[in-house]
Amino acid sequence: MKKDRTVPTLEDVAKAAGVSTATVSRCLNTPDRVVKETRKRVTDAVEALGYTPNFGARMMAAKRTHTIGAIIPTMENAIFARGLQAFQEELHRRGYTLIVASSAYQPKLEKEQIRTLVARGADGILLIGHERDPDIYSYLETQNVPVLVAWTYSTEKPQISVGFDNRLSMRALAEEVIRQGHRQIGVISGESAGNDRVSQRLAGIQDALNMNGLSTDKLRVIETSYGIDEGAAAFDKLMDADQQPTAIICGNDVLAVGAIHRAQARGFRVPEDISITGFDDIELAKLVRPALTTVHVPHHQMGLKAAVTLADMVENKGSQSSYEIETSLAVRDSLGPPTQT
Amino acid sequence: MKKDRTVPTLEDVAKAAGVSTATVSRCLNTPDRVVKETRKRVTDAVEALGYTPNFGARMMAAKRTHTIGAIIPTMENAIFARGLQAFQEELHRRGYTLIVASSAYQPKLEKEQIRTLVARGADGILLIGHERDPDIYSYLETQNVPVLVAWTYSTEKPQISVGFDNRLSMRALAEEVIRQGHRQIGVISGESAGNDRVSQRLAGIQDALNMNGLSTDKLRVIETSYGIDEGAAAFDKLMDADQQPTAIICGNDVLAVGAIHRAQARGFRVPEDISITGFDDIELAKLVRPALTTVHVPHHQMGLKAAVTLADMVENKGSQSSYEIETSLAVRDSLGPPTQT
DNA sequence: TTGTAAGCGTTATCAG
DNA sequence: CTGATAACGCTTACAA
Repeated sequence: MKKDRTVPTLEDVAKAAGVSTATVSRCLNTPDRVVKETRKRVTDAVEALGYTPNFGARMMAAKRTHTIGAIIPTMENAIFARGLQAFQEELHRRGYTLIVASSAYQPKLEKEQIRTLVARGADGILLIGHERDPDIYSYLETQNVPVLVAWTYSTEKPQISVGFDNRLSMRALAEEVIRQGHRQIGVISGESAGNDRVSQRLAGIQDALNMNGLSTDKLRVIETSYGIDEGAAAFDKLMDADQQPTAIICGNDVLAVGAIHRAQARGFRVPEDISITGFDDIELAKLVRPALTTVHVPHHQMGLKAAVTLADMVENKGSQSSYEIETSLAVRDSLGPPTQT
Repeated sequence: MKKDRTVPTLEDVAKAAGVSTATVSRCLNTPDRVVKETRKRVTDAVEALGYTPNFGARMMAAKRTHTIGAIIPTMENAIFARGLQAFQEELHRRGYTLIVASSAYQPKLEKEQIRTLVARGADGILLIGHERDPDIYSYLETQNVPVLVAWTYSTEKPQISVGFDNRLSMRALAEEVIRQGHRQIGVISGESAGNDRVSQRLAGIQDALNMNGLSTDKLRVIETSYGIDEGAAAFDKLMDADQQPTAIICGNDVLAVGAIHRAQARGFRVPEDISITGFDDIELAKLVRPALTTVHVPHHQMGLKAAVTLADMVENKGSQSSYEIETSLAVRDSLGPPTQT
């Protein structure tokens, strides 16, 4: 038989301290408005009973939760972990609690998660990338909860964003690949449908080709889902075609690592036989052999800035504006000039 | 000027549909108890108004939130990500929402996070490892929220656990190291203070030594915080001592990868000059060169089982019991016999 | 099958 | 500085 011990309430504390519930509430929220003596009585009672305020009740009465929600595509890898950590640290510093949910790259699930977080009273929401069902944005608007979009930057979208220009960043990398002499280029990309970051990176590669007077017809693009093994499988597809590329540009580091791994397993030397590049500069990029040439994204800075911006939005401190994070090329060993055949 | 648009409530929906609030509530919670016709009117109204139930109100009225909280030491790496993903998927299947918080390996922060999650109405809590301030457990008990401990297994603790025997698992690995002929063994460990998983792994190494009639005096242990760079630094300390080890057992894969990296940078061949082993078998372990010999932990299975167990605990389905996950040795290339000097 | 109404635990507005 | 008391939005007996 389980005793259904009941959790102490404000009223219990009030009774124990011999004051009204209002006074207890004040002690907890605006201690300066209560005389020191009573305050002690109350805090003692709180301690003795092990009282914790009921969040639901608080939420109803106060309309603020000091909670920020973030929905990320996946927790399974480091891409979002770094930035999110910084995001959460800064939020914590400002008195907010971060609640994280993952959408597993499924728009439908994301929508569901957003509703969940809003229902839970998130004061603000962090989303990755702009592209999603417009209903979501109008829903958020009617619910009056501010959204910040991160991991991408755009001044053309109505939402405020803190992130980097995926297109330009990838263009810079692709230009370097071309500069080194590659003309047959393969691409291993994430799935572009419903993912603006992916499609922008793709567009960046085409920009680089166009700017160098190269036809984009030569470009072979494999879209695949996220993962080491997927990168490996895509590598096979690319190399087993009639026209083998001399360089493979990957949409992110994880795909690139998968490709490198498979390349070496099949006896290709990287970069002598085939150059491979990544995007994101996760920790893994430096560890892999050869070290990965990739686009460095300052995740920590992005997370920090996102936290500051979103907190300000929640607190209504004037109107915030989008902020661009600068990426840079991390030139390492996995990219080299093509060898003559 | 911001229009303070107000969020629709149950009552608004009821009015719009021409029914009572009770009926709307029923439509949402027990649809079968409402006639099809009315149900349609209601759902239409819900749709039209973009209504979302207020979680706080729901929480107060129903005393159940269908929320499970999990507090993990860090989101920054794959160790917990895999298991957590499985945990969340299974939970979702059963109608629960997972809320994740990270403690950054700080007991104080963990305590805070636990209180936060409980206050938010978590129906159950997942914690990593047993060891923590006993106050926490008594708090959880008075609050009547069930706890499940994961990533470790013990029948001696009062809490129910789903995980593996860290001590035996590490012992098995250490025995293999000894079997291959190593007598000078170094250890790079996480910080054991307040972390039972770490200290159990350490104990496992000593067990192996003892069982083979080897003195534990020879064992040099470096404790360090979590990270690639920390693993590298610890490697230096170990190798710069007077007695160089021929094998280094690391408390986890991340430290091991850091050590391997540094070893190679300093010109050591792995495993010819120095053997290095890990623990966890994260994805990285297979990718690193040489591939890491490590303890394989079936994270997915653990997460799944943890979800099932905790959900049952919450739902009071009889008394659950602890469950042991079996680990196995992943013998790869980073461990080899010592070469004669 | 549906409606009425009594809580649920806080905060906030008024008086005192 | 402190005490009543009215919200807050929902669920759930209980009635009809």
